Amino acid sequence: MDCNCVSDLLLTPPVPALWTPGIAFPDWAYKPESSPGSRQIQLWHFILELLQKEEYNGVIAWQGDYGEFVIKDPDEVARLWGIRKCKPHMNYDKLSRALRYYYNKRILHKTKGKRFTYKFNFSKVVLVNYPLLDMASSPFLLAQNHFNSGSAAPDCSPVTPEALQSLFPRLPESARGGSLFERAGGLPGPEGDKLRLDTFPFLSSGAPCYSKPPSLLGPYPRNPPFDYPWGFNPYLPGAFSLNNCPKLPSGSLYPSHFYPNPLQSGLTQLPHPFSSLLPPSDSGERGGGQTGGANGTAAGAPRLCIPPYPGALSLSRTDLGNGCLGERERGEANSQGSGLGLGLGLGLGLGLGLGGVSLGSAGGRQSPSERRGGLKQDPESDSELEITDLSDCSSENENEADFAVSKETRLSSRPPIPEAKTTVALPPLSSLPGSPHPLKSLLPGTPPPPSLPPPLSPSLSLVERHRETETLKSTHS
DNA sequence: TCCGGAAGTG
DNA sequence: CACTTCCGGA
Repeated sequence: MDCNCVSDLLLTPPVPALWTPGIAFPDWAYKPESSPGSRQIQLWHFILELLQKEEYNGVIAWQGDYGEFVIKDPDEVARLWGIRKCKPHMNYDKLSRALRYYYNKRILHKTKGKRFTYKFNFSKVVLVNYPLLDMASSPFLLAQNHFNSGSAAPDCSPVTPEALQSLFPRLPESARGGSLFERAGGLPGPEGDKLRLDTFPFLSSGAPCYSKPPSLLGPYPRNPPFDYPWGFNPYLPGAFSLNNCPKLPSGSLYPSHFYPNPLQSGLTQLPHPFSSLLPPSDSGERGGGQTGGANGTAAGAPRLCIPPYPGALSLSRTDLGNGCLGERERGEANSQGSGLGLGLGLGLGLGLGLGGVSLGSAGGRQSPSERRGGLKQDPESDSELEITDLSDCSSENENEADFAVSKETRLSSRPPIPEAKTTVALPPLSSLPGSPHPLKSLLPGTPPPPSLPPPLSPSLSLVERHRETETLKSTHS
């Protein structure tokens, strides 16, 4: 109690965190803990959160190479982390130790020579979180990676039509019932199916038909604390499968029962609640539906934006403190209705499989000035990121009221929350033609498929297309 | 600064 | 398991 660890009791919304303004990731992205209410955010996740919040740009920000970020204010980051974890005595030394702990996990690595500079290994995120992608079939994912020495990716099966369909449970009828695919020779397997890309604008980059659901965050089997508005419940059998792809027993839900991804669904097809999270079209705020319809809880009309390139996340204005934030912190973060942080998954996933898809304002509006950054050819381009858990909301308590004080003082120095209507903070990339594209390391050594468009420009068009789809969808419904 | 071992925690 | 804490070493 000493520590303002509010924990789920206070923070858990009546609906899945997925579309809760203050929470960045979908509820299913949170690893279950022994105690029901205990969810611990992971440091990398937290870092990502900070990274996407403009208001923390002065503290930590993307900089340099893709996935590279600089902790501009180590103490502050540590402090924030400490707040989140209810560890008042957290400091950069400890934080950095935790960061180092990620080295082995290949989630992060240090950018040598650059002070306080680390780099995310996004591709691993993708790999791990896209268990259903047939790595062996995807030219995009066969690339060597410095971590696994080019070993083939996880033995995941390709996305099957069934999978995709279940992945998009809310697709218009016209897009379902097999229309998503054009069955070739009646072959049931992936080999016999051709995904109708036109149905998935974000998938039609010309890339191979194999793709993974754009979810970065894998679902965790866990009893659903809520009902999913759109009828999809990731916790239900057949809903999802995380990380178990490789070992799915025969007869398991996979692949015939692919696991729909609420994230994807919401962003691409579902009218809500995600649609309400999508950034307003350039033409303006999407009228009215700010609550995302019936289940809309995203009252603040949070925006979800998919970054211009894989790995880019966009939690837009999410609340960084889900567990232990002090009132101040919380209010600050929530005051204007924050966005959901689902962009990461989408960005990564789409980008990975499609050469980059971006949605939302992030896709087209990032000012060039934000996209600069020291270009540097990282010799050890990343590869896998073993993200196995996305949790949040520390339930720890630990007492200590220390930081309440320091926070108070420091907060004042923090940049005021800007209009920040959006997005952000992604590693500079869209504007870095010379910068190694994140996908690069994932792509085969040989030139990408001719159909694969340049890494960046397509993103925009896809964004647009996505928007159109979105718009149509909303109109439709 | 940064690193990584080691022990401890929940 | 994912850190946290402490620490000696470079």
